[in-house]
Amino acid sequence: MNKETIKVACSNCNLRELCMPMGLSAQELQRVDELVAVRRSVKRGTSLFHNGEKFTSLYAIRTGFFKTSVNTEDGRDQVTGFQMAGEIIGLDGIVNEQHTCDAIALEDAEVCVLPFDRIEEISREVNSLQRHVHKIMSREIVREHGVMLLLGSMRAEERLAAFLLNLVQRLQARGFSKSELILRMTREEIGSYLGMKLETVSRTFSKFADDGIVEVKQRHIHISDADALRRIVNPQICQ
Amino acid sequence: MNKETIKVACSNCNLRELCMPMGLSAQELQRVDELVAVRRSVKRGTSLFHNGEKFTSLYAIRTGFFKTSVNTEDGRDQVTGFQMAGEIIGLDGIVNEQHTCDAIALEDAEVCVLPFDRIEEISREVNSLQRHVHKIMSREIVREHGVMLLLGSMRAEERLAAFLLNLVQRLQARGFSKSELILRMTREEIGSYLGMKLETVSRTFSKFADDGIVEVKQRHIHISDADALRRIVNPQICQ
DNA sequence: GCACTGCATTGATGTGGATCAAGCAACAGA
DNA sequence: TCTGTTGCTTGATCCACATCAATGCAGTGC
Repeated sequence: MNKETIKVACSNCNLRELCMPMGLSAQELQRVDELVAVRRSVKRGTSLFHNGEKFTSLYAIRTGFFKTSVNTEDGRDQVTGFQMAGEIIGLDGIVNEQHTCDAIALEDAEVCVLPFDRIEEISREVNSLQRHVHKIMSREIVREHGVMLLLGSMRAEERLAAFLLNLVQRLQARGFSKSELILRMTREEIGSYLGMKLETVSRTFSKFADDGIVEVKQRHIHISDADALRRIVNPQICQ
Repeated sequence: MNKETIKVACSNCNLRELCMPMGLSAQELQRVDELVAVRRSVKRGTSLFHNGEKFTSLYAIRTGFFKTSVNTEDGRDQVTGFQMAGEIIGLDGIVNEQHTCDAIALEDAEVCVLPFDRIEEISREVNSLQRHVHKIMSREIVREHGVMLLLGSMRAEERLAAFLLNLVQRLQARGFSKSELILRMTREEIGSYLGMKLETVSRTFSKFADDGIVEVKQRHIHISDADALRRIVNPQICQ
């Protein structure tokens, strides 16, 4: 809950191309710089926001890694996503002006706080920001369609393969290796996201390792055969 | 694909309170009336839009009932939602300017076509419309969180119970009975949405009927004991 | 060094729902 | 009225994954 008050600007942020629209004029960029109120650092294991909390802002992740999860009154828990640098979280809170899920940092993290009324105000003036906000929300809807497909119609191996491919693809877009990754979440959290038990996650990792598709050392994953993963997800297409 | 060119106005539409923001001034209402380009009627079994089609507009359902579904190249298919009068569909298309799912009418339907650039233009001027658009998208994100919870952590009976409760609740909000409903979709479509096979859907209906919770005659459903359904969804809470 | 804790792996066994298969009800068209 | 078609129900069997349980291993604090 540590709030820092470093005043910062998007205009010279190296993650700008992930968070912000492209091709802004100097004048527009100046307006957009007013979006970020402050930065806030979130320690590993603590929450950025939680279910029931009043919604005021969206958050752009600068560093670190989050999970979001919904939980029912009767103790069920479902991880709805894992978010990394450059991604926006908090969209769930807009509709009822309060958050409906928890966002927990899986490693020490830093976020830019974007007060939502300021987003609305500036996006009335800067058309490309308006369009950008709409796209971010639409992208989240489409992502969730993909998760529904995964949960509704894939088997355990397909789910884990799709999960790994999605993770490395996003990491690669951020300049990391396309074959090497460190999982920031536990087997149980992966299982919750993928609708399977932690034992099944572990067994499936072991199966992939036996088949020479990945090397697994705890949370260190090396993907030796990405095509094999693609074939698992898409049996027909990739022969 | 029958396009009609009846010019219509939101201001005297009886579904306004479902589609549109509340508390508009006369002047704002006039602006909002410009949102609807035309109405379009969609015959049962035909598509309003389909995967890959260029995105231009959102659609407000006036009458009828739709399903949306995503499909992979290798023939998998997942129903992502069922939509009824007053609901907005097409949000998936914004991010890449093309639709990523199919919308199929499950009965003869009529929709209002809302060109998206016009939505953006008017929502720059009418703040409550801007806020409304954001809320609609956020609501869809939250709904999908609920579906993920259902698909990831509920068992067959819980899924069907949650599905029925959700349907009647939405129908009731539209002035229909809270205990009587006619399903517009097949067992297979319900199964696809809920991540189970049509036989399991059928068996679960039969189980509910045996337990005296519902009466089932094909697609005619009478809910005799809604509390029992709630207990099934929420074992802990409802004793 | 050792004890403790949290996470991961692996084996044995159980089960919810899938699959396979048959028959039946509703409906549209001739 | 008959007849083909589509969707629904129900039974028998199977299997993917859950569950239960034990062990291992890395990190942390004493």
